[in-house]
Amino acid sequence: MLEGRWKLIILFHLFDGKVQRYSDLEKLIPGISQKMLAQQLRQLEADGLVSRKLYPQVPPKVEYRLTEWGQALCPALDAILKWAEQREALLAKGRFLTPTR
Amino acid sequence: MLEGRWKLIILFHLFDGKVQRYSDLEKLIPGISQKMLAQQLRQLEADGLVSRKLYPQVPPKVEYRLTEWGQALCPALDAILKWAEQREALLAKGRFLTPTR
DNA sequence: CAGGATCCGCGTGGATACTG
DNA sequence: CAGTATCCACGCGGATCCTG
Repeated sequence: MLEGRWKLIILFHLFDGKVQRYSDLEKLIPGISQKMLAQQLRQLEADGLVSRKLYPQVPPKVEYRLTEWGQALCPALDAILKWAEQREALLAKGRFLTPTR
Repeated sequence: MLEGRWKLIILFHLFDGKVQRYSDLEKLIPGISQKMLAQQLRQLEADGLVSRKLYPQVPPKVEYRLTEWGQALCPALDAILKWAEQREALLAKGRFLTPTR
């Protein structure tokens, strides 16, 4: 469910609940195409991680939120963030080889 | 770095440090091919998450361990595990739609 | 605005055979 | 045992065009 090039990135952005609109996500995630954004959102929705709310107006407005279960991922994403930050510290200490990739 | 079909699965298995050998991983991860196992391990190694130790003997023996930074991922993986467990609870309460996928 | 539809290249990953 | 080497299919993801 978390696989895919953009899933985690999208989830990270949806986290605080402040970013919800399709167009916002598009701006916040450089390099993603409309197709991919829509597709990954559909999959997240199908997996019960994200809910979609359509406002029937012109022009249309759609909001995406984390479901109850999606929000339960919060601690996990937080831990990943912390892990990423630790990398800097370890690099500073020269604790591991700089990857060539 | 965590992308790829097998990365997280491999990391989960390496976690307690009890499973280390190539052949063990092969048995523990049904469906993975030799190519993929080797490739993903190489990438994890290149990214500094896993260390490889070759014992120069016949037949050869290779052990994989998490590096210091790889071990720092532990809380994150734990949180993901907890998250997965919560799914059962939510399903039992009928709290979200069963995904069709 | 929020996408659907279509076309396409390229890389991922599977299967098989082989090796130090 | 712990991998390489090779071939190949498929589907991911990008680009572009179109629409309610």
